[in-house]
Amino acid sequence: MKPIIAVVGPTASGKTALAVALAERLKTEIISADSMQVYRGMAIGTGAPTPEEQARARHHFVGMLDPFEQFTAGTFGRQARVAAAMLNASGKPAIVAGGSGLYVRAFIDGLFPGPGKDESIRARLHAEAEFAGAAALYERLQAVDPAYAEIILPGDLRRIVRALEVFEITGQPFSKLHQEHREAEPPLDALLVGLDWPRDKLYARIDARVDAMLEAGFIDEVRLLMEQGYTERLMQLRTLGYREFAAHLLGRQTYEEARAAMQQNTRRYAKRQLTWWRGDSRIHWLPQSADTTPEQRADSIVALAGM
RNA sequence: GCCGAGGUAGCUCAGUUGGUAGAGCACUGGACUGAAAAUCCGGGUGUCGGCAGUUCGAGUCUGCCCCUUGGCA
Repeated sequence: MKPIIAVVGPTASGKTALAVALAERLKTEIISADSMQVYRGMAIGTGAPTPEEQARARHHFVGMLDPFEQFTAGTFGRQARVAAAMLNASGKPAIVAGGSGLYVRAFIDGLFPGPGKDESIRARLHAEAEFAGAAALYERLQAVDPAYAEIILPGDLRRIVRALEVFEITGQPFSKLHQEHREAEPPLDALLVGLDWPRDKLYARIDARVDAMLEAGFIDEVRLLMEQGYTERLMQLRTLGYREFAAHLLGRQTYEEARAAMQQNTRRYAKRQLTWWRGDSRIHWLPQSADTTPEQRADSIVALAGM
């Protein structure tokens, strides 16, 4: 029996409903690996588990932070491992469900024990990039960590800054720390299950889910966040849906434009999620269709896990 | 009905003096270890409305037809 069952898949693939059904069967709790559902006041637009779903199974890492607070994959990975260990200690498996690939990886594989982010270093490096161009920073990365420079692309400023930040703090190349961690620390023992929909069915589910969010009062949710002063935060996060409807509420686009953009950007996000997981050979992909229920899916996974 | 404008990629359009077509968006493939619903990179997918004519060669010139659209009736 596996101590961890991780349910992954693109947005709108039914991870939450499946996780709840699984948790009920196994009498355990759910660890949400979702970088946006951790925030309060964003339940509708992030498709967070409903109060009813949370009553059926306890969810960790949902609605626990103010949108102004910073959260990172590293923090999540550490805290989630603690939560899973506590469940395992009382004889329960941990159900992990989430769409944030990096969060799932931080949990299962762990991140190297290097430094977290340093806002002042990042601000300085971004200012440098503004002044001298991203290419100048990329050249510096080539000098201090040629192996990593080879992996990322010269235009990927975010990763260039991160790697230089790690080098400044530790004096070690990013790729070396990464490599050492992989060799030193094995991944957690987990059953990885992927929800696999035909592309057209998945896109139809995404479009329908956006409309369901709008009917559930998504615009009011965005308006309330803006009234509370989170406008820039929402725009800075560029969070799916919130960005589009914040722009709508600011008069920059019509309702229909915002709705269409939210659906399109969500479809693109789903595509990126699929790319992330397609390369992971540990995942058992379960073909999905509309005529199976979350309960039936949960039963087949319980069987797969040998529990 | 008459006059004008236009039919080229899924959409909006570009296309010199005739040399079998290309931009943006859409779509799609990929990368990715502390901002990750973020960030970055690659890929042109086509009866050029139809049929004939001129020509070595037609998206391009000519004729007829079909369709869309604006104006006048």
